[in-house]
Amino acid sequence: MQLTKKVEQAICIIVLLATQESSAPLASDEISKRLGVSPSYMKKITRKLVVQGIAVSVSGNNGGVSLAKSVDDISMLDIIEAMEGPIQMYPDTGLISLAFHDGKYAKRGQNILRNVFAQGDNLLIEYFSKVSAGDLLKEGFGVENLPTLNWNQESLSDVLPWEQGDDK
Amino acid sequence: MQLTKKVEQAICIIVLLATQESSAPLASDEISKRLGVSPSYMKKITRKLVVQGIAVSVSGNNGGVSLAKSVDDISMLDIIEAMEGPIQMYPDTGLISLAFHDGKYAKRGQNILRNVFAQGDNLLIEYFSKVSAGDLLKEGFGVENLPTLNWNQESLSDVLPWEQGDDK
DNA sequence: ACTTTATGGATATAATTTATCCATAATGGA
DNA sequence: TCCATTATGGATAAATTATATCCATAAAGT
Repeated sequence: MQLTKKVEQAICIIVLLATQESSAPLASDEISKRLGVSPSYMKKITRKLVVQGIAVSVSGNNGGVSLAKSVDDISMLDIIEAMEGPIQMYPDTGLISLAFHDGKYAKRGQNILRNVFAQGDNLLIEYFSKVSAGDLLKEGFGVENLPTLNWNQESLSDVLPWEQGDDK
Repeated sequence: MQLTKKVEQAICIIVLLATQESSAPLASDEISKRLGVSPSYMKKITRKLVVQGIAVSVSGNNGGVSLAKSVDDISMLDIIEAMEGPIQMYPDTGLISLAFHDGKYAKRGQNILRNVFAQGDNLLIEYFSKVSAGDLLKEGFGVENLPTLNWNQESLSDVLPWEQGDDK
């Protein structure tokens, strides 16, 4: 019942893209350095964001990835589903049919369980669809208008001098 | 974001124990046959139920496993947590600290995310804690008082002749 | 004592996640 | 047009986790 690491990686990518100067796409190779994975792997991840419709990409010189829409229109659900596909908790390997020889009660039981877990899915879907990346970012930065910079060249503390990290 | 197969296996075990004649513990070896896994593996699973307080076990001749309490007091949450431990969706590998060099905003972001996912956890915890095995079983069998039999020897259709499986 | 059953440690197997490499396509600039 | 840069997609490797088994031992009843 754990989300994969990909979700955490995707969240970091969203933060980078959300604070990226709107004009310039961010090269996935830059993101890969920052998250400590190979460029090729990072491209797999960003690709998922593109397929989901969260990001857009352009090839070539000065190409890269940028957000396809406002952070206010990107939900946690979008991000999770981009990485993991639809939320479905129940494994449903058909064990009940095996154990109870596919009788009447086996089928009823299976349906009941599917329903119980689908309701669990729906709780998460409803909740995460209402949590927007925009809200979290604004909360995190403590401002209404997110700072922007060019992550292809700079780092956050260039723009936010009160940042207390080891960023240079 | 999927529950493991163990949860499905545990559910089947609960069904067996819930319909087991109260006097006789059910041998885990019998359960293992029914669920198509090795006796030793099944003992690992039943052990988790015992540790969680859902079941009790006795060694020796005519020993086995039985429910520690009424099915009405066993929740889906109990079963899930018996198999998987506490519900915690967020992987939290510390990637944000790595990506943003552990600055002020990294820490804030991490806390915000932990909180967001913890709320998701809580939705599931609340929901599944209110779904009782008893309710599901009664719904499944369509009766208020569950049929009982000795799974050490018999099968369900001995007791429920309208069962439509290939059980003998 | 003997049989039956659970417990616990070590280990094997399978599946999934995480990640990389490489060949190719797209894009823009010199 | 050629070159450098960047994304795409297929194949595959490495790491982790889930699933499962074996075996030695302990507990309990007959």
